[in-house]
Amino acid sequence: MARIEEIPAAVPCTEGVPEPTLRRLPGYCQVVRRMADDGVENVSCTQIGAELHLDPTQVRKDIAFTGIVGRPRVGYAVGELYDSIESFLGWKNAQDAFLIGVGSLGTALLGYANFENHGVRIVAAFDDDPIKVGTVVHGRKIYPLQKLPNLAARMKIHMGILTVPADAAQEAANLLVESGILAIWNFAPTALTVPEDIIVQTEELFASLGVLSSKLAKRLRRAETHA
Amino acid sequence: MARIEEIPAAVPCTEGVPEPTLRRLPGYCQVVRRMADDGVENVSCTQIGAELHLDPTQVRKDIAFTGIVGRPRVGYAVGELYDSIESFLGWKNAQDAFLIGVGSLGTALLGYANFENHGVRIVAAFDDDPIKVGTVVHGRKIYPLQKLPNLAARMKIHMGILTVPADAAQEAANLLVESGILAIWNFAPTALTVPEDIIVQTEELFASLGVLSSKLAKRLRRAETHA
DNA sequence: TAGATTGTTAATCGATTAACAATC
DNA sequence: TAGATTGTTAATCGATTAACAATC
Repeated sequence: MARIEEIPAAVPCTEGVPEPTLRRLPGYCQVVRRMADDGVENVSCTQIGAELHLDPTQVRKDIAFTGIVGRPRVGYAVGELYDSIESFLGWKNAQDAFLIGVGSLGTALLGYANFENHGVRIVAAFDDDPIKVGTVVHGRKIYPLQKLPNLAARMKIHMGILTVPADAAQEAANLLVESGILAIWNFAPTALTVPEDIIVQTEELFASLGVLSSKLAKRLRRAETHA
Repeated sequence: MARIEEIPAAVPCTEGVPEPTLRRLPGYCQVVRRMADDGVENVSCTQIGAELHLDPTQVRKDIAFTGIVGRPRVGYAVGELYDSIESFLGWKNAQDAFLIGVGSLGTALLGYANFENHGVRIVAAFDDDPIKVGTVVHGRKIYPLQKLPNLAARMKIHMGILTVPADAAQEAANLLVESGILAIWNFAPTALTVPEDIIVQTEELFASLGVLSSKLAKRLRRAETHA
C-alpha cells in the first residue's frame, strides 16, 4: 500500500523563494505603486516587465510567489497586487532598527525618510566617538555603543544597520548578535562571521565597482586599439 | 582537409567573464592586499576562500580569469596576484568621474576617500540647487548641471555617478549620455533606459532590503507560531 | 469569437561544485 | 616521498526562458 504523502505547508512561505526573486520584488512594488497613484486598475506582467526591462514570464513567476492570482486577459488588480507584494516583503509594518556608525554614510542613511515604506524604521544610532554621542542626527539620538545591548533588549530590536569602518565591523556585528539582533544590513566591506541563524545582507559597493570599472576599462582598451 | 580553427584572442579579455566573478574579485583584492601588508609571500585559494566563506575551486576559477598562473602546492605570489586582479579590474589607474546630485548620499560618496584605490576619482559634482552651486563639498566644487556637457568633454570624463532622486534620474542619465559618458553608477531606484553600448551599474538598496526584511519577517512569523 | 494573458510544465542556459590528473 | 595545491574537465544545480493549455 502506498505511503501517505508529505502534507505541503498550508501558509505561503518565504522558504524556497529564490533570492533573485526577492531582489526583484521591490521593483515591482515601486512600479505598481506608481500605477495605483495614477488610478490604473489592472496591470499585466507584460507591462511591468516593459518598465523594468524584464521578461514577462519571469515577472509572472516572481509575482506568483506572493500568492496572488491574476485573471487571464486582464492581469492583476493593482491594489491587490501592491498589497500582496508589500506583505510578502514584510513591508506592511516597518521593523525598528539600530544603526551603528554615524560617519558620512550612516548620516546619509539616517536622512533617508523613505526606509519606513520599505520595512525599516531607524529608531536610534550608536557611535564610539564621544563628540558624536549625545547629539541628534536627523531626529535620532546618538548613543555610545555600550548602551546598545540594554536598549536593544528593552526596545525589542531585531534589525541592525552596520555603517562602521571595515576593521570595526566584525566586533560591532558580535555586539549586535549578543544583543539579540536577528538581521544585519552590512555596509562595511567585510565578510561577517555570525551564527547561521542570523540573517546578513551585505551591501558590496566595491563589488559593483568591480563590474563597472572592469567593463569600462575593457571598453576603453578596445576603443584605443581601434584608433 | 580539416579547416583551420578560429584563432583565439591573444589578449586576456573581459569578454565572457561571468558577472558573479567580477563581483567577487574585489573581495580577493582586499584579502590579498591585507596579506601583502602582513608580509605574506604566497597565498592559496583555500586560504582566500576561508576568509570570504567561498568555495576554493570557485576562487581558483575566478582568479584564473585575470590571467595569473600559480604553483601547485604553493599557491600564488601575493604581490603578483594583487597586481593581476587590480589591473584586470582597471583599478591601477582610477577613472575621473562626475557625481550628479549632492544630497545626503552624494555628499557621503564625496567623503569616501577610498574610491581612488577602487577605480574611481570623483573630480567634480553637479546639482540643480542654486544654494549648493558654487560651494565646495569634501574638496570638490559643485557646478550647475548645464555646465556638465562642456566640462565632461574638456576633461574627457567617461564615468558618471548618479545620486539624484528617482524622478530626476532618467533625465540626468540622458544628460550624461549626451555628454559622452560611457559608464554610469546609478544609485537612484530606477531602471535607466540608455543606448546599449553604455555601461550601467545600478545599486539597488531596496532590492537588498527586499531580501533582508522578507527573511526577517518570515523568521519572526515562525518564532511567533512556535511560541 | 479572437486574442491577450495567466498558470504551469518542459527546455535551455549558465554558474557552482565535484572529480582528477599534473605538479612541485 | 607524501600530500597539498593548481588547472581543467565533467557533473550538478538552479535560474531563466520557452512552450502551451486554460481562461476570460
